[in-house]
Amino acid sequence: MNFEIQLRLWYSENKRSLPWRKTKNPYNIWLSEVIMQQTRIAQGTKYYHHFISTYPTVKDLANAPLDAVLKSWEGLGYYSRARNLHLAANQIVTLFHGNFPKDYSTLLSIKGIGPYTAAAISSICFKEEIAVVDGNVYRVLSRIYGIETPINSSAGIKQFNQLAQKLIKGCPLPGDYNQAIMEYGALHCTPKNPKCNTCIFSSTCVAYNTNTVEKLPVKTKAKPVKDRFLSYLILFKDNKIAVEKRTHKDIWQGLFQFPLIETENGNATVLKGTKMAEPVKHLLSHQRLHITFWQIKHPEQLPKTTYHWVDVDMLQTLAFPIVLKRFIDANLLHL
DNA sequence: AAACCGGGGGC
DNA sequence: GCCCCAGGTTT
Repeated sequence: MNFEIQLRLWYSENKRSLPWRKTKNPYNIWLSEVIMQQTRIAQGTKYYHHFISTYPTVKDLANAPLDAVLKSWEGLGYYSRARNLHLAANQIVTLFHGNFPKDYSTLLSIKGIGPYTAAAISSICFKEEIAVVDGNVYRVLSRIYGIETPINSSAGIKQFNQLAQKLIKGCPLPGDYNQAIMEYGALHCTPKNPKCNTCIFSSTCVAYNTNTVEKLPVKTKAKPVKDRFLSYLILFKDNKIAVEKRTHKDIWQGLFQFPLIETENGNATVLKGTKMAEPVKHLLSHQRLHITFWQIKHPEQLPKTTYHWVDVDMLQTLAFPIVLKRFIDANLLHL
């Protein structure tokens, strides 16, 4: 029995019941795929439900204000996904009359839809024979075929895509196969402690038979994270609080924050204020943020004056980075 | 080709 | 502390 059929058979007996598996509506599938990019199912599922109920159609999403979409996305991370989601919804409404394109290459032209998501939508919703290559697929294929090419190198990306495309060729249900190989990676051929003793491919798996399962897939090291020191100014005037929107190309673009002073070493000695709460260390995948909060008594020393003054109650309707949302919930809601 | 972009969870 | 998670865009 060939690889593709074995996987689909396993999938039919072992797949999880996930909300987006109850439909082939491309809008639902698209939402689920974008939400789940670099995100665990357990974290993303509640966002999927929220988006489907808040924006039932692509037109609803397109017509919503970007700030509302970002608020819906609050806490999920990689906020460019939310900005692109909103952009894409408008693209689909204006360029395609609200109907999703059916083919891989047209899907690729939409903002935020890359090779993975285009393959997922076209195969699941429209039975196109395009293989998905996500983190699960890299892991499963690298082990079964014993491929040591780094998965985050150009050569590796090309090699795994070619292999995956060869394996899906002739598959009658490419959407099921794509989900099957990902599911196998998620449930069986896991990063740590894979279930090799009960694996349906153990007799032919190169990694298993050469005792290299734990070494695969190969991934070249990321560069070390950078430290950043952020001092947020908590400033009241007439019972309102100052906020600003992050607009530059940096982390958290489009989200709100309090007036910010960033320094090289954390010594924001220009501040004349009272430190609120203890310093917070907030970890991103590529940055280590050291955050302090200062209640400012004398606003005349502010670095600039283009802030928005909002009621404290208003804070809950704006999208903040999760570390600031936590500060708000803990310190500002009961004033 | 490499850098950049979040937050959470497993081990 | 390190790695990974239904990746994509920009430089």
